[in-house]
Amino acid sequence: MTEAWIDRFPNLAALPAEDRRLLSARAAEVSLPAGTTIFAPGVAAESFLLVLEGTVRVQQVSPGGREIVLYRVTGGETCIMTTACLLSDEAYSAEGVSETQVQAVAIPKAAFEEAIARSAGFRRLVFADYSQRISDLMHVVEEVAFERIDKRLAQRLLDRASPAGALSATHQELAAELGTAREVVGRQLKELERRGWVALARGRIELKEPHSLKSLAEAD
Amino acid sequence: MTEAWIDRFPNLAALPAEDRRLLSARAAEVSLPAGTTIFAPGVAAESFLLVLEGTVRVQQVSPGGREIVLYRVTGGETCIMTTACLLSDEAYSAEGVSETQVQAVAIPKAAFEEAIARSAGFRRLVFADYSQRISDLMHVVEEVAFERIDKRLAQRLLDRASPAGALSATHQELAAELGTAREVVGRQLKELERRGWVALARGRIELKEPHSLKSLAEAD
DNA sequence: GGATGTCTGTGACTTAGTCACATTTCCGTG
DNA sequence: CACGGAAATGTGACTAAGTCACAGACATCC
Repeated sequence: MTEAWIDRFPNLAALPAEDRRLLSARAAEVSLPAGTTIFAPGVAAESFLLVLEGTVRVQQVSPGGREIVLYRVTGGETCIMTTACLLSDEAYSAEGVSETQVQAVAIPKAAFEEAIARSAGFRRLVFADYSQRISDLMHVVEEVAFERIDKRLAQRLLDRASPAGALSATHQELAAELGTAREVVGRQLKELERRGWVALARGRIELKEPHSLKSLAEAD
Repeated sequence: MTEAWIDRFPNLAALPAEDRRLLSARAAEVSLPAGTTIFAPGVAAESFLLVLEGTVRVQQVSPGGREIVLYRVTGGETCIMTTACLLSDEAYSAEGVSETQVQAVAIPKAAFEEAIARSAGFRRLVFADYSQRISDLMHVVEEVAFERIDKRLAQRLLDRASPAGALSATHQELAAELGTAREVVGRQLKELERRGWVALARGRIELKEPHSLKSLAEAD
């Protein structure tokens, strides 16, 4: 394949030509439809994955069927769950699902290890991603342990809304984002609607007063 | 300093003599008293830290003053928070405190990066630790989001009890472990005492029926 | 237009967290 | 030994969040 994708990543674009060749020579570009399960508990990954386009949602599923979104991997980021599976034999209880069509670059384990060994820039890329994910996970812990559900919901609504100020999501989906129950999301949304801050329709939410939501989301 | 500490870590003991010399030549053994704050938000680390003896508690503190323990670093493990600070410039909101006297090896940033570049064994050590911590953090998320507080408390009591089946801890300390409030811990402990599963004294808890606690901790 | 599946609404209830104090226990000092 | 203060624990009343068991409401596909 070509080296074109390398230029999309600042850390990689700066690599010496030799390292860039090493990577591109053995990488395979893959395309996944939306809704594909990319990894799941019990299924070991066999390639390092670099997302070019689209987003992958990484979430945890409880025995009781509840879910919580841990973080999302978007263009230019790597999937550390697969990385971690490659580097240690740690088995994770999270699963990764493509939310959109995803274009990604898969690098086989051997080439990945060689790149790690030889390229400082590649190491930076991988380590930066690990750090980012640890930061993401700590943020989730902080939210779940310490923040009120109305505040968290307001934050998600703002995060996930289109520029026009609306989003398509069911209460169930929002509950899975936050790691709570559908009924709780329903009641919180209704309270927001009562205040005139949102307008609700089946599978759709319009933000009427984003600045009010923002101040709720940023309250102490 | 000598290379003696290297033998304590399987991944390092297996290194070629050359790599071992690289590490030991530039490492400094440090000793920290119990209760030392090793890192905290806003304080950047300047050395890679490898714990030889003792434990470091890594916890998150909420604006409202509540705390939750994320994980502990014990002998043979590295402190990825300092690692992450060295490798990317991510600032974390967690803090690390020595729970006991801690013997550790500090490796300056430059030597650390050289070791990462040159030694596959050292890379394995560092990556394995990252993976372990991500696994720890995901476990915390799972517990906080999905598990009942009585179950989590029972688990902690078992984890932290001495072989003789007792532990020294205040309700406040246990609450900080779990990320909940002192009163909640007090009430839960009293319920356990009512059932005859524990005996309570000021700053001390004896486990009277560890198998009952265990079945509570392992309940669905 | 009815059947079907998804989505949403609701009330009653349990569990967890908050707040504002009251008590108890420990321990050093006069 | 009595006293005083700090730390630890106890308590009740309240609010927030999650659970359970349903009942409707809406979409769409024959």
